[in-house]
Order: sequence, then C-alpha cells, then structure tokens
Amino acid sequence: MKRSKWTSDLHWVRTSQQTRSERTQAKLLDAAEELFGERGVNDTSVADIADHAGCSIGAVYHHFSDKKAVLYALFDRISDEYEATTRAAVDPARWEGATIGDLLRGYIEFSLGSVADRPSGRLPGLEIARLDPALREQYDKMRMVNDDGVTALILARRDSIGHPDPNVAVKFVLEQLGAMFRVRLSGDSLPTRMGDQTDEQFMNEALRSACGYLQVDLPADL
Amino acid sequence: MKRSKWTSDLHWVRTSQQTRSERTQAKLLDAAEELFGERGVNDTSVADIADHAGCSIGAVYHHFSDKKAVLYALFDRISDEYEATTRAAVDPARWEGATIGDLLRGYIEFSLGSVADRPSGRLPGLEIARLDPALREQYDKMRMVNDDGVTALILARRDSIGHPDPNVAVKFVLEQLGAMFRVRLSGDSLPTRMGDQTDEQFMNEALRSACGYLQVDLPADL
DNA sequence: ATTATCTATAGATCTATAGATAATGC
DNA sequence: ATTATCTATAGATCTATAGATAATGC
Repeated sequence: MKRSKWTSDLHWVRTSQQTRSERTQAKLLDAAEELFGERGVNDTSVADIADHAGCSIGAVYHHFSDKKAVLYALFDRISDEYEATTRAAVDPARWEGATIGDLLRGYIEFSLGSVADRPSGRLPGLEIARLDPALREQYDKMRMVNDDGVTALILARRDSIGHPDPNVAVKFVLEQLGAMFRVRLSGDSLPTRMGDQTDEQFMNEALRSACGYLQVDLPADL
Repeated sequence: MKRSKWTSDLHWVRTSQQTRSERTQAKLLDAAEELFGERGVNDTSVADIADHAGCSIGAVYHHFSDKKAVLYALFDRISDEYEATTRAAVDPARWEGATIGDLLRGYIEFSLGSVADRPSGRLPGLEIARLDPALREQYDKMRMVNDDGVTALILARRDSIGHPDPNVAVKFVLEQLGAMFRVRLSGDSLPTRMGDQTDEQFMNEALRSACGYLQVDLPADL
C-alpha cells in the first residue's frame, strides 16, 4: 500500500499480523473452493486464485508450499466442516422413537442441505480426493462415519424391513442415494429430467424409492 | 521410414493413402479415448495422444485442426456407436409380451454392458460433453432417444404400475438408474461399498429397487 | 503432383522463486 | 527484527505452425 490507511480511512484499526495472515489464508481457500467448483482444479491457475482472493501470486506461495498444498488445505477444511455436522446428525439419542422412514427422510434432507450451502457447483472435495490415493482414503473414511452411523440406526430397526437381506439392502440403498445426490448436486444432471423437479418433489420420490426397495412403511404424511 | 519395407518385410503390401490416413485417424481417436478415460481431457497433451497412437504431433495436426477438433471427432464417434446399439434395443417388436420387470432388466443389462466394452474407466463422452454447450445438448438428445424409448415401452404397460403417478415414477426411476450406472462405471465408487458387489448382485439389487419403487412384480426368477 | 508424415521450434501459459517493499513485534 | 506481501521473471509445459521428407496417384 502506497498511501497510509491513516490518511484515507478514519475507521482504520490495527490488525495483528496473525489475524491478517489468517484472513488472507481463508480468502485464498475461499477463492480456490469457488474456482475449483466452477472450472475444476486443472483449469484454475495459481494466478486465478490469487486474483480472486485479491492478493498476489507471491502471497499464495508465502502461505502454501505449492499448488498441491492449497488443495490439501482446502480438502482438510471441507472435511472438518463435514465431519462436525455429520457427527451430530447420527447421534442415536436424536432418533429415539423414529421409524426407518423418518431416518431416511432425515438422511436425504441432511445430505442435500449440507452441500447446498456450499458455493460450488461441482464438488471440489470429491474432485480433489480423486487426485491422491491418501486423500481418497481419507474421503472414504469420512463418508463412512456418516453412512455407518445411519446404517447402524436403520439396522437397529431391522425387524420392520421386508427385503430378504437387510444388510445388503441398507448398504445398497445408501449407495444409491449417494449416487443420486452426486448427480443432482454436481450440475451435470440432464435438463429435461431430474432438473425440472423441485427439491421437494425429488426428496419425496427418493424417499418413496428407498422405502419401496427396503419394503418399509412410508412416513405417515406421504 | 528410412529403410524401404520391401527389404525388411516379405509380407508387405501396398496400402492406399486413404486407408493409411483412416487408420492413423482411428488410432489417434483410440489413443485419445483411452487417455481421456484414464487421466481426463485436461491432463492429456497432444503429444501424449500422438505418442500413444505411435505417430508424431505433426500427424495429429494434419488430421485435426486443433486439440478441440480431436474431442469433437471422438465425441461423434462415441455418439454414433451408442445410437446404433440403442435404436435396436428400444424396438417395440423386440419386447412383445415382456413385463415391466423384463424391460427394466433389459435396460439395466444394456446400460452396464454397452459401456463395459469401452476401454475407458471414466466416461470420455460425458466429460467432453461438459466442455461445450452444443455438445452437451447433443449428448442429452442422444440419451433421450434411449430413455424416451424405454419410457414409452414401460408406460404402454402402465396398468401394472402401483405407484400413484406413473409418469413421474418412470422418469425418476430411469434417472435414478442412470445416476447409479455413472457412479459405478466411472470408477469413483467407494471401495467398501458398491465396489465389492459383483455386477450380478448389483443388477439384481437395482432391479429389486426399481420394481419396489414402481410397485410392479419382480421377474419370476428373482 | 498430391497427400501423409516427421522434426524442430516459436509463442503462450503456468508454476515457483528471488529480491524488494511495507507492515507488525518488541 | 520478523513477518506478510508484492513485482518481476526464470524454467517447464503445452499448443500449434513451418518446412523438410517419404510415401501414393496418375
């Protein structure tokens, strides 16, 4: 900055180096997340990230050893946020008295909602995970914390399942829902199909499908 | 070639320029398809394609105006092959006397089979389609030829559907199956989940799921 | 005489570094 | 005195072209 902020801005307050540094780092990760989501990792240059975050290329390399380190840091941030929301959601105490239909509805709403807040069309977390086996493993583990939790909750109510093999069925239905969410959220769904359904219609049909397959009762209001 | 083939290979026969040219072009598209499938479009250089096809960079630019033209040509080739198999599969005459369960099984087997022959893990067709709105539209139209055909076949048997809204249900179930195929075939399915199922188990559960949702009878042998 | 191919390279990007400048820390 | 940031640029890739060479066509 050529001109001191004292003369140009009466509201100026001193910010500690630590704060300044953290803010820049966060802005860089925000920029990376948005751009990776829009164009993908490979079509986003370090210069793009710096521009979008409002700082220089040099700043990027002050905070991160190289481009890959940006990916890793972003991945960790996404993972942490995801894990925090997830752990709360699969707490058995929350779901006392719930039917399998209730559980599935909760799972569907949670899955669609948690990613819908994110700014990015494509899912940077998954794309980054693809680049490195170690990240891939971490990503899978993270997803399993959630899915194992839901699986346990559902299987605790296995008596109400009509499908001949509840273990296989629960695994399959979660994978099926996961596939649909990914397609729906990643924005490469097709125009004349799922795309013209509202989220509510989509959730209802997904729920109907899951209940029909497991052969359990639909929640009362459907 | 420095040394004439006449001295080195007794089996040599003259190949016309046209044949030679077509072969090189085909080899280039083969190489592109394989590499795009493995590493994605952006991580494949023109030099990679040339190497993998066993010719030079110059040859690539003799056949194609630029890298994008390679993508377009490959996309057209994939489209043509796909359309040819598809049209035959949805001919109503083939399916006389079939139940909805039979139709769904046929659809599932066809979808998994037709892509399984392809050399590529990820699906180059979809990836290329993403890069250009015009291709995107063509891709969607192509998929619709198939899905509209199956939809018509199923709706002709709508009386046996238990789901309250057959139109919505058929659309949804095809989209659902499509999402699962994509995830399963694209190789980013998760290790401990769908990945450990055989194709046969997967097809059975997919069929069960689709029939359960539509509320139609399962095929007799399931 | 035309077409297919190759070799070599110019020009455009993109990553990452070196060295200068401006802020905070004590 | 240390940390955060910026500017400028070296070095690596990658796309695409120009010009030479080796086949086929007639």
